[in-house]
Amino acid sequence: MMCKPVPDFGFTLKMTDGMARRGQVQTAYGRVETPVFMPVGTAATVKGMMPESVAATGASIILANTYHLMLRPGPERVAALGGVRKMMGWDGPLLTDSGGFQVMSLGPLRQLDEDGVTFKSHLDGSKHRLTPERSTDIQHHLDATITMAFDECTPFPATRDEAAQSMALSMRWAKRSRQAFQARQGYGQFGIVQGSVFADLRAESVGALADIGFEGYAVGGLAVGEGQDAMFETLEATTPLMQPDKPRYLMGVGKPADLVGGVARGIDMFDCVLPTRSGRTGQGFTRRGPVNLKNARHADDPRPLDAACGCPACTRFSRAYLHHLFKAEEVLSLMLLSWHNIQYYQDLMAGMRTAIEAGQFATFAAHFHAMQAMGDIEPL
RNA sequence: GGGGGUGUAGCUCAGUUGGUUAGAGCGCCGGCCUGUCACGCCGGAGGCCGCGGGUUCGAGUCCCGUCACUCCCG
Repeated sequence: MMCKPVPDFGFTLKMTDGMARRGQVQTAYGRVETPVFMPVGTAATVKGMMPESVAATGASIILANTYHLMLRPGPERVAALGGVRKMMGWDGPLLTDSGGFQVMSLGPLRQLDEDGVTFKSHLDGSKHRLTPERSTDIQHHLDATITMAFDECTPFPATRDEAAQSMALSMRWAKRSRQAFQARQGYGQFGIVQGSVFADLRAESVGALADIGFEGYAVGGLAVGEGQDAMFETLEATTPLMQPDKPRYLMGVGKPADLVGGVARGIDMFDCVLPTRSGRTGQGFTRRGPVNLKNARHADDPRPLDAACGCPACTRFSRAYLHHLFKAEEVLSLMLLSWHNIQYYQDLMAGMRTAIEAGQFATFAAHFHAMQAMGDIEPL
């Protein structure tokens, strides 16, 4: 019996509309139409959702996290279970973060040196070590379709000097990550551009990564407190320097308006915890902007959360019911709103892909902003 | 009918030997959440301390009366 040929990892840029790009990533486990939003499943689960529900929203690729899965259940155990994808029942491609974000977010719980980072587990205080080599090896164990280079997500604010040193360290780590990467058909590894909000540092970082050579490139260290204006400015100084024939991934971003602005500035891939986290804490994203379902004004509202949405929360249930579920802290509340938020994000990305194909991205963006500015519809 | 207990925020309750603008938990109202330390975080409103009188410089705290609820005995 012949083995089915595994496609090479690749990226095809289909067309552009201004800076906005319409492309496709090819992987061992299917194609990803870009621009794309990747739901986050840190602990090998998109919290509150069955994998088939995630797929039903149109999501084609999801994330998991090296640091979290290293602590629990452990990379060797995941590998024995066939990798994250098989373990969690996700058929599509999987991208794993390298633990670089935790280098920043776990602040006092970690110690950084040239070789790597020692973490004190947030679960039980036990010590764990991550280096570029170890992170890359763990991601191999996790069977990540896209492996991320191990980096330091530079905290904000940072002086130019701090940002330069942090970026330089991430570039040295990027080289080691690449050397540790075991190439496989249909699998890829992305390098991560750092440099905080300093255009020249970003440019230097882009160059350093291109010299190493990856299947794709991420922009890291943004949406960490610098604000949307600074983030967009930094993107404008960065993406034009990046290789056009490779996918560009803006890490950890963002709000709906950040996604539209990111695509407008040449980004192909996004991930963010916002739709699922907010889904668990009562905030729903809609075509008319965000809505807090815990607010009393929804208590008697028979209308759907977003009449234009096709998700179960919107097609089967009222705002009043969703409000009740949140007030009663029922598990279904976070399941339904997480589903809705992921659905909304996927619809937004699909809308942008169609608009780029039609050469109508600017019109789409203007319409998006006009709708968001209208605000939520008040009850009659 | 007699005796005991309890009345403080919407609810359940703390309130030292009488001493500044009376507290907590829950609930209520609102805000936040950007490569997930996250069913989380932050903030706000809300009290003739059952009622009436007395003692005192000063009473949620002490005294008298009264009402309500509650338990026990007839």
